[in-house]
Amino acid sequence: MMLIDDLSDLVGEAFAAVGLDARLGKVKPADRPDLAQFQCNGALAAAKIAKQNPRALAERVITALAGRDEFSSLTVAGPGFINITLSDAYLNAQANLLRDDARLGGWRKAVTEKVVMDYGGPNVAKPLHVGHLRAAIIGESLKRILRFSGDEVIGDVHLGDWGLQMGQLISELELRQPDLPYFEEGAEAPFPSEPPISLKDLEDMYPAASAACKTDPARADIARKATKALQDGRPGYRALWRHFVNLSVAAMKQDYADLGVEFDLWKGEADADPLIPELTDDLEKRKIIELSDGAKIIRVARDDDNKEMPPIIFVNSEGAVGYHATDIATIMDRKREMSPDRILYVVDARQRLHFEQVFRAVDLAGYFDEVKLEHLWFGTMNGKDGKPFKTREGGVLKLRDLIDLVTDRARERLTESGFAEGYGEEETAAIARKVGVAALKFADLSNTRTGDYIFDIDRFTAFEGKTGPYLLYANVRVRSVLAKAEAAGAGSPGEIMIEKPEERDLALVLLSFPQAVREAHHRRMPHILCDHAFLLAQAFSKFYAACRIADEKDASARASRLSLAKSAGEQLSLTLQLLGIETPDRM
RNA sequence: GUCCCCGUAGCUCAGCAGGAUAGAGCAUCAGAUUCCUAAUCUGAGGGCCGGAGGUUCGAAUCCUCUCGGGGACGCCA
Repeated sequence: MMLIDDLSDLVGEAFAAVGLDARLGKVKPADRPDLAQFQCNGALAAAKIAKQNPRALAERVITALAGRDEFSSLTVAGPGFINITLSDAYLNAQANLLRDDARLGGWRKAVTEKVVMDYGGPNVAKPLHVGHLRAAIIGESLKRILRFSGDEVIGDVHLGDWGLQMGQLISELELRQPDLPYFEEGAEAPFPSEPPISLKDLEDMYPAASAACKTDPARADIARKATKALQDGRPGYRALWRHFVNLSVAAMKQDYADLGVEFDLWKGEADADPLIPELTDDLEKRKIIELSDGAKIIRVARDDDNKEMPPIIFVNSEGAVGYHATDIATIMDRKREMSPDRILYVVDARQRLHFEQVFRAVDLAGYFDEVKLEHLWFGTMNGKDGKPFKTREGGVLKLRDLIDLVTDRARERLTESGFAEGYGEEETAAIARKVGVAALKFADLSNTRTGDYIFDIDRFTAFEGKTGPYLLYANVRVRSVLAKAEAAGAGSPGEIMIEKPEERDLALVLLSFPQAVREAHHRRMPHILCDHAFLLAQAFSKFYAACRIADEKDASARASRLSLAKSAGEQLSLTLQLLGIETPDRM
């Protein structure tokens, strides 16, 4: 069910009936809600094509629709807009259909796909920080939107566990503790099953190693050689690497869980490594790889390029592979393991060139259709100064510290507003976490995916207006009023019969849900659903302020309003779920 | 140097396969609570849509140029 499409079909038929292209009958919500509910601008376009007066054409279309009981008003306005207002009878019928639909009208794709989504990309040994926030929450939401729309989606965290950083870490530990068995020349398994260091040691080593390699070329060379040795399968290095990965993954899982982000697969760059030799072989045999300055490269520039397109360094002069090669191999791995129709990458905008190169190379080699590979890039999260976000001390804020921060602020707000009084410590803590994380996620998701945005902790944790907590609050009010109605024996939700303007407005918002889902899916833009959630919560709040529900005296009006409230609550919960936002039952 | 993203109300952002009077939220000011959670609701003020040209009956939206902010450009990921 899709109200906007049904209306477009009706108006399209009228266009066809007067000899115009039916596709011109496209209906959209009115820009002027004071004049009508919907509008069609097709007569203007038709006039241009047919070289006729647009108002006259619009009048003919209206005449063709005369007598239809879907509409209460059809008028021509301005240069030739067709303004459309629905009859309450039709609106009631549509609202009742939605009420009885398990998906609350939710859109479903006609042709579904198997999709692999890559929206993690955390690095081993590096704690998750705010930079990982957007990938995780945008990716989680898109995964849910695609699934709801019918696609089969497999989410992969795609760990950064195979680059030079691993060589840096191994060589760092070797410098610190050269006597460990892992470093003995020619050492063979078995190695100790317990890791030689703690997670904290590991997280300390990373920045130290990275900084040392940046300033000291000799140190960088050692790291490169260690990387090569690891990739060549030196047993001691492999065993150590496994420890690093295990330590890191355990911590990551907790952080992602706190954010409400789940992955189906915990694979990493290393999983694609076994495919590299045959891949290299194949590419060499087919002359896709060439040698340049001791490195194996793939030229991906095209004749019609309007920009510089550097080649891919597939294997560097040291013989080690970088992330271009692992990304290509990962596509091969996914193709063999899962045969997806499409692969989506939710990764920072700064990687645009990288993905363009990788997609071109894969297309060049015929491994995967370029148009089925999408880099869903997102903008940088900046501080109030417009520069990449830093803590007051100038460091990178860890994700777990951020979650604690918003949870604490939510807790303060709950307390000072008298919410969650007498709920008990455990429930209050759970509510505070949900409210804090909802504030964080909604603030991020409601920005257009592709733009940068300002991370302002004060605005995040202010709970008025277009915020996550406002949505949660609206949601608990629905639940509360329905619970009160049930406790008071107010009867069951019944047939929706619109009486007041606030009820009509709420019904119209409810009926706009399918197109919000469809557009969010098509454009891979969660903020469209954020807008819908906010419009819905707002329409419910206005309805709630204007109409009695549980204690309405007229039984049929009460039953109708209970249905409207119930549908609004269910659709709001569903929308929040699609955004990856958890909802408390009460607060 | 080349290419990409961004510039809309005091602040943070929507709107950009062209259409009527450019919308929200915050902030400011004025109101609403004997009644279902006031983190709510009602109303007001606030804009040469960075600037200049062009296409069009019509441009925040499309094209060109320009100014300002950010980013990416062969052996890091």
